[in-house]
Amino acid sequence: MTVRQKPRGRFHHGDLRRALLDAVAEAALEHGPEAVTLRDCARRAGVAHSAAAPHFGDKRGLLTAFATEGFERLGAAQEAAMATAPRTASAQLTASGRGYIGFARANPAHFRLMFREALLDGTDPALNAAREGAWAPLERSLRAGLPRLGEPALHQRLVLAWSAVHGFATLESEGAQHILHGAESADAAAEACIAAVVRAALRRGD
Amino acid sequence: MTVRQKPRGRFHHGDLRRALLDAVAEAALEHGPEAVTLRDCARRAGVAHSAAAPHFGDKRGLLTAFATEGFERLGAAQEAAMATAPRTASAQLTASGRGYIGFARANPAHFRLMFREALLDGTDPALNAAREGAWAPLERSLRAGLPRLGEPALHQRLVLAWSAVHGFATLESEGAQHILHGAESADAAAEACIAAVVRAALRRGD
DNA sequence: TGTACATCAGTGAACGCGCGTTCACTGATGTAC
DNA sequence: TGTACATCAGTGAACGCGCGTTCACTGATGTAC
Repeated sequence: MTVRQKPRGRFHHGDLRRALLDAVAEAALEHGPEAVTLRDCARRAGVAHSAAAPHFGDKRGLLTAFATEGFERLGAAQEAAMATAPRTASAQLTASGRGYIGFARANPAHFRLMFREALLDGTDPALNAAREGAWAPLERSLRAGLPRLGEPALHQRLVLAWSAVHGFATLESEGAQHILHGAESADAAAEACIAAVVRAALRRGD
Repeated sequence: MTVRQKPRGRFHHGDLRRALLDAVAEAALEHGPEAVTLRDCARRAGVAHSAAAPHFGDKRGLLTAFATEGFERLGAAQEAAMATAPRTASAQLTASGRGYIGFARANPAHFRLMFREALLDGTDPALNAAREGAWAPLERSLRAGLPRLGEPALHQRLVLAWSAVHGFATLESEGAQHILHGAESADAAAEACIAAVVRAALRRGD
């Protein structure tokens, strides 16, 4: 049997797909997600501007692939944080929140672009699967912590937790840091917010 | 003394400034905030594409004026809801949240564009004043409800409430409605989220 | 009341630009025999 | 091992388009006398 593996040598470029996705991140960070252009990304990847088409189809395809990767990483960030946290409900939920906000901070370009529906192909199955996957950890940790809560009430807790964590991450990422953080550090603000959310989401009753 | 009033007759257009701002809302709603173009707005207002310059300077000026109006209305929506609510702390805070989410629902184009920093002139004094004004009602109602809470703790409550309400409004506005609402109606989901936030934000202790 | 003038909102042609997409091509890599 | 061929990633020129901005202008409105 022949040894089959992806061409790894200096084929032509090596891994243009990867380079283009990285270029999207760079461009989105510098000029905002909506100002990303195919030609600029190709320029950053050091490649002719027509070279992206075979990999991604068109511009929307490139951005959709980029967002898909973002949702996958968002899910993975939460999973990773939860894996190293104690198995208690509040520790798990806290870890999930930290993973979410941590991802948004570490990957601002991804985070912003992921929620620009107008730029993406909403019918892309990979995108939708990744999106569902990104929201699963929060739900799973909440569900585990509230095994006796009825479905509607549980859903309400989920909406609360998700709204607060996503809202914090969004406000921080869209230029409202100064107000959000006030006198305290960014980390302290995030920790306080997460703690309050966890307490509210896991509280008994209802 | 001469009766001085704004020219109200069929001057040339009547109120082109107003018409252009309305056109921005229309265009942003149809194609997303980033796809708004000066030429398209002029087209919608039934005017030459160069007619916007004298009123707004350039494209950024038009969008900044639009966002400014949005923040003013966001503040007003909260004030209006609070004015007709009972004077208790929780009723006031609830009203503020309803006003915020209600504004986002009723004015999706405004709401989205207001948080696209890249499209706006962040140094515009009117924009910044309106923005501050939009966030004041929430803070005021929270502060009134927790007169004895220390400043840092109060700030944390504010961040929590603001994050959750803004997060809900954002997720709803950016295409995650189906997940956010689950089995219940949009109104029920919003009410449940607001109720949980109010409870968490006003809780005793700490 | 009538006339001459100033104002100024809106016009429309022109500009240069960067965009996304298409397509015939090149030339390096890998394969068959 | 050597040669002929197939594959296919990336090239570069060309396309048509809509964009934001500038600017000399028009012509209706309002004002001075």
